[in-house]
Amino acid sequence: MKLQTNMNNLLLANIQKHLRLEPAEEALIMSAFGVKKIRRKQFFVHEGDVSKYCAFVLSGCMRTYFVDANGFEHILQFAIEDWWAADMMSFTTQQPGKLNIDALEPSELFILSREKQLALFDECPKFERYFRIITENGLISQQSRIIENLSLPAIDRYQNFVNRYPQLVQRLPKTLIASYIGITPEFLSKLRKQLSGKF
Amino acid sequence: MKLQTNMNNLLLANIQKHLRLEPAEEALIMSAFGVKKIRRKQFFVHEGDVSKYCAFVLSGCMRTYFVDANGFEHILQFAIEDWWAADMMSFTTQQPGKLNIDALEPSELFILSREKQLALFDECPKFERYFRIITENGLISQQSRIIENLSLPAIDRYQNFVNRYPQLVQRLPKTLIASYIGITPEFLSKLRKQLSGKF
DNA sequence: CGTCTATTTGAATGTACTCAAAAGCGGTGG
DNA sequence: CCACCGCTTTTGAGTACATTCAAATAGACG
Repeated sequence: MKLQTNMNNLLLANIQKHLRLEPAEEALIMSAFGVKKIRRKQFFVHEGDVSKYCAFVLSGCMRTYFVDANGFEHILQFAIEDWWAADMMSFTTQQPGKLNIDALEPSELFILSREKQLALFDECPKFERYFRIITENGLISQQSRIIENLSLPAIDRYQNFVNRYPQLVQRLPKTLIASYIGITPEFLSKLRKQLSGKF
Repeated sequence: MKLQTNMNNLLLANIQKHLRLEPAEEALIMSAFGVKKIRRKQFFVHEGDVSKYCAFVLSGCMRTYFVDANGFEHILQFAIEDWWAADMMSFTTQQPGKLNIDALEPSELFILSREKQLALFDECPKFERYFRIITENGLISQQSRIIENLSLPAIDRYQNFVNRYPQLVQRLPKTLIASYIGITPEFLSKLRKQLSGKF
């Protein structure tokens, strides 16, 4: 099966937001990826396993989460089309991970093994640059999230989420958003009532 | 003033934990850095400013924090010797930042401008690889912190902090540790009492 | 229409915060 | 060596934010 190698290709388009690629580089990069279709509720990564692959989401929606000692799920990240999803710890160290990644909607992924990723870093410095940049951006957004969690009450965290990811608010059940911002679904419901009250 | 270029150099030693450098590369890298001494309580980065520099700590201890709307400080990171300190958002985007970085102890820094960093990425791919790797590691540790904040009560977060950074617990006032784990100093004091109670 | 899941409601509880004040601790000067 | 100052840590009472648990209600889908 031949992969797209032009600008219809969401991944190459994403990379070219950050730097310019030669056609040969595009082909080299794409040859390292595989395609994976995944049904709703299916797992891409299971806790305890070593994450052999990271994934770039072409369509659908994936969710990365942690299950705590009491069985509660805490969502670390949603990934819709044009986003990356991975258990970074397990993927970079190739140690067993603590995170789960599953599909909230039927999804289509470009997947890349750690092995091929490292080879590609050697063969194509621009690809390593791309990862340096998206990792920087990821770090920055995680830092904002830590700051928000430390400094804002739940109601403000919810409003920020709504402002930042309006698409997700429509698309996802509220209970998942509650899990992302770190509160119970019941409490989120109460907050939403408050908000609707003071139009 | 000539900089050290051998393994007595903490920065080069740090880089060589991740990859091997040629002598020429070592010299090239070191030539991009400046040295800065900073007194206790002095600022390295002020909120509202553009972070021209990031810093590698040679000695002392720096603290990166955010001041919220009510004037409370929330510590994002401590950086002792052999750690990096930066307002990543401001440094990478060269936009005004929201973070402050000051010295908790008199400190000595290697500083690197964004300009020289980007030039060095072009001239020396290994240096970009080094940053790709430490950024990956940074991202991973921020993710663990988010998960902890979402899933653990304050007392467990404190115990994890003590286990993970025993040096810092001795070295820093408890009130700063409270700020890092996201609680008030008064409440931390109560938790510590609990812990000492059940020897 | 019935079933499954998501959302809302309410009462009781717990975790962490606020504010005020006291106690401890380290350094400095007399 | 003691007294005092500034800063950190502790204590306690009252309060607020968020959770738990149980149950009712609403929505989506076959």
